[in-house]
Amino acid sequence: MSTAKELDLVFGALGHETRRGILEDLRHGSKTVLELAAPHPMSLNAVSKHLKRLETAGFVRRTVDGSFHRIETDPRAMKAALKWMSFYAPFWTDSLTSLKTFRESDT
Amino acid sequence: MSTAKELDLVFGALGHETRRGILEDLRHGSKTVLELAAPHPMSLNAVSKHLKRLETAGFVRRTVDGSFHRIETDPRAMKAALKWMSFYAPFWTDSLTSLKTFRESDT
DNA sequence: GAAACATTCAACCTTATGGTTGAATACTGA
DNA sequence: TCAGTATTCAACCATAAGGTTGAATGTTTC
Repeated sequence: MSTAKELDLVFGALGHETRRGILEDLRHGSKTVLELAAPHPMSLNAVSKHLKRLETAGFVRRTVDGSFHRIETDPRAMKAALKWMSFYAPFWTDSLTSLKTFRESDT
Repeated sequence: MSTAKELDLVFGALGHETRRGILEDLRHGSKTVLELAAPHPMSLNAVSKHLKRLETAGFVRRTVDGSFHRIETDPRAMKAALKWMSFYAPFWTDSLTSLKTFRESDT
C-alpha cells in the first residue's frame, strides 16, 4: 500500500479541475506541453506547474524529445488511488462491490 | 456527473492523511467528534475543521444528538470520486477493467 | 443554577497553492 | 550564427490550508 504522503500527492493532484482536465486529455495518447496547455485559460507556466504536480504524484511521465516534452499517462498514481478507494469504499455503499474484483486481483 | 467544483472538494478532501484516517475510522459505524479526534496528534479544533471539510465534500453527515455530534459516512462523495475514476482510469491500465462494471451499473 | 462536558466560532500565524510576468535554457531550421 | 520555438526557472503576489489558542454555545448532571 502507498504511504500517506504518496496518497496526499495523488489525491491532492486530482483535486484541481485543470489537472483532471489534463488527465482526460491524455486518455488516448501522449501530448506535448503546448498541446495540453491550449484548452486552459491560463499561462503556459501555470500549466507547466500543474504538469509537474501530476508528474510528482505519478499520474504522468515525461519523455524529452528534442525541444518537445512529450507527456503520457503513468498508471502508478491512478492505481494507488483506486487501491485506497477499493479498500475503503466497499464498506460504504453496496453499488461498489465490483471494486472488490480489482482489489483482490491486483497486488 | 458531478460538477468540477464538487470534484475539487471531493478529491481535495481525500488529499490529507488525517481526513483519510477519519474515513477509515468510520467504516464500521458512526462516531462522535471526540472519538474521531482521539487518535490524531492535533487539537480537537483541528479535527473539527477536517470534519467540516469532509462534510462539505459529502463524505460524512452529522446528526446532532444532545450535546454529541454523531458522524457517519455518506456515500455521495465516494460515489462521485469513483464515478470520475471509473470513467477515466480504465483507459490507463488493464487491471482496472473491473471498474467498468461499476460505471455501467450505477447512474 | 453552577460545574463539567462536547463542540464550534473567531482570531491569528505559517506555509502551501495557484496564478502572474520576465528571464533563462535548450533545441530547430534558415 | 541568428531568429524562433518549447519549455522551465525564479521572483513575486493573493488566497487557501492547516494548525494553534481562547472564548462562546449548547447539554447534561448534580
